[in-house]
Amino acid sequence: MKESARGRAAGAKRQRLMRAAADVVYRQGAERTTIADIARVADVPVGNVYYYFKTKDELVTAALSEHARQLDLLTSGLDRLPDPRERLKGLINAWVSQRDLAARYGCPTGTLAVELDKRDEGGLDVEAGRVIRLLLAWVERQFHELDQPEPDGLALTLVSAYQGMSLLANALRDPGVMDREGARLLAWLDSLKAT
Amino acid sequence: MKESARGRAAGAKRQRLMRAAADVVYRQGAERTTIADIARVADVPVGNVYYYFKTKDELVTAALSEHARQLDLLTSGLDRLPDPRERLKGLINAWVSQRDLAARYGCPTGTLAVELDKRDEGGLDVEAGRVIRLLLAWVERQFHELDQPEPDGLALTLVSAYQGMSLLANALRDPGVMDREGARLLAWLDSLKAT
DNA sequence: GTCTATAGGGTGATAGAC
DNA sequence: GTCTATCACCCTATAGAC
Repeated sequence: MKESARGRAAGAKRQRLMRAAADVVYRQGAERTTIADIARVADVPVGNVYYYFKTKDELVTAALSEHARQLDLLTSGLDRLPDPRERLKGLINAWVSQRDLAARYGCPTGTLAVELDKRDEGGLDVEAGRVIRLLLAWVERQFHELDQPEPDGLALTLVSAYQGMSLLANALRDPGVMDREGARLLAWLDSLKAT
Repeated sequence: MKESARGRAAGAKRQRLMRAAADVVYRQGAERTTIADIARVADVPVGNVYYYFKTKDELVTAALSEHARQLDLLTSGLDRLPDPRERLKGLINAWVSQRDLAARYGCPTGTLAVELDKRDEGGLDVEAGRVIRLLLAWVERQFHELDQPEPDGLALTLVSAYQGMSLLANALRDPGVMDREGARLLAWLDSLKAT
């Protein structure tokens, strides 16, 4: 039980570090975040971090998969709704409900992707793109079930709108942007004719 | 002539530093960019930079106003077109024509705003927001001239769409996103009924 | 497994010669 | 006004005690 814990539950400390990394990196950005910052929030001694993650980049990767996990949690819940259109509306409502966080820090995945895309080493940028692709794929599936033509194009438009409104809400420090654009997206969904 | 040069032309070296800052910060991000990086591109000795800019933050501010200048150049050109709708289409076409840069580095102002918004000191985040507000104001003016109801909401939607498509093109490393979403925006503009 | 101490490298900024 | 040399600091990562 002692040694199998690592593989299964990934260890309590390791998990605390992952969550702290996701949280602190989201608020401060990857570059400004130090190992010490994450260690403090996770309540783990600084030097001990390297027992669980060999490099800082591994911690950023961990933060990214933590966000992927959150996304999976959200979409799994929405999948219980019978109507694809209602699932998409649920997604939009979830975004709008995060308006205050978005106005202060933007979209967790989007802002991290922006930052990591400015590197040319390490390939962490690809990881960030992967999480966004997960979201795109789920959205596309809903449009497909709605028998919409070009579900991939519609998914691109919807996710793009989300990233845009998050960025503007953040840059203008105005949560109201999320409300206004969210409402517009809901109306847009309703305007798509059923088949 | 020797001493007045500083005030008028702002000095050749100072200008080279501003442009280098805008360029390097756009590609590497503000945090990863060192004074030495900028100095090298501007062809100015490292220690000499501090004669023109007392801190690194002042250089980032300079980069921001350089972007504001570029924006002003673009909109001033478009203002020569007689029809507001054509001006907006010109703006969108300008965005699409930058698709390869967008796919690699995103929108210059947007990505910088995302990064600076993760700070809580210095107030540089407000500066970044200001440049975006300039763009919003110009777009809103066009919708107003088109006698559209709620020109501010339409401006928010258009700029938001631009930021979103730039971010996705960047995260997916796919310039095609700019083409697809750009075409959609052009069609959307045409669908707005005249008055 | 856990933690402390510290090495090693790089960055922003300054002092002062020219 | 221009530039070189250098300081002081902070951060990642490691070595090794417990």
